[in-house]
Amino acid sequence: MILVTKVQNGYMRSDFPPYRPEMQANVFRRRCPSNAVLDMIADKWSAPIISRLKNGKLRHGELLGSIEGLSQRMLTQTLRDLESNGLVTRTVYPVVPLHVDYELTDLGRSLYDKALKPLTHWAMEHMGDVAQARAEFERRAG
Amino acid sequence: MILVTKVQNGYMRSDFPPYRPEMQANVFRRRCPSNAVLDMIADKWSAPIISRLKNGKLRHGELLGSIEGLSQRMLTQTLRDLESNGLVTRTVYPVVPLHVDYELTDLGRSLYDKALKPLTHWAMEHMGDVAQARAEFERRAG
DNA sequence: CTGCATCCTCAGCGATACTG
DNA sequence: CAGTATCGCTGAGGATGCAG
Repeated sequence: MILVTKVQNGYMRSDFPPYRPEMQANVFRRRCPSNAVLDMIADKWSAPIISRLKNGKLRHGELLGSIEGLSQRMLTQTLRDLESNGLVTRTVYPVVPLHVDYELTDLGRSLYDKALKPLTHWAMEHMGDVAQARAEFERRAG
Repeated sequence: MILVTKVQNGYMRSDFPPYRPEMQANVFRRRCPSNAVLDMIADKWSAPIISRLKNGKLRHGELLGSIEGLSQRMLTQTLRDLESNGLVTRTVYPVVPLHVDYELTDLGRSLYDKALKPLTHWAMEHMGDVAQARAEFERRAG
């Protein structure tokens, strides 16, 4: 069973496998847990949004303004996606004008601390090496 | 300057920012190091391939056979990409029939240990929570 | 302020066939 | 065995406009 939800223009990235223990057996199959997690945060905007939320709740507009290049369409879509995966909560204050804010769940914070932060950390440390490798490769291969 | 290399049908994912220290200042800009690293491994096949290579060198065919759904076209392309980022080395033995194998560089191994492994680990631990959240969300929102 | 709907473009990638 | 070239589909995602 694959949950696919038609949303807006396309589909939510909902090709999430039901969790079964035997999936741990072979990480080289597509749809293994690690790939599922990558799919969850590897789209264009999830990581920045999660990072941005790590210090507390933010409103739609605050997120939109603080991540360059992010369109409002993709913000909403990504937030829904994160919400559906239990990483973010959405709270609506029924006032006028409308006030909505988003906050990491414990699960979301855990994902940030255990997975995203290490990755960011590695990035900080090794971007130089990567850039150098790229330049080197470029030089050799044209 | 953005390095974009025309390759085969499309482009290598080479929109890599030259490394500059000030990029560390704001992780919410696109093209910050962490996003660059995500871009590096977040495509469909990089992570599985890196995982597969963590135990030592493998031949093209071995990789192809051991990752389900991976086409030979994408394997070559992804390997070139990884190679250009300094994560993988490609060694050609000029024999007949041709023999080529791929191996993680120190940088690649470091990426695996410091970034990919923690992520996989988190995935193993929390896939259940995510699946549950998904089901819950599905139930509420349809 | 928040966010859904529509239109449109272009990159990712699979299938297939061909070379050294 | 390893890799390249071509074709075509599909879906991510930007722009814009409307609604509660």
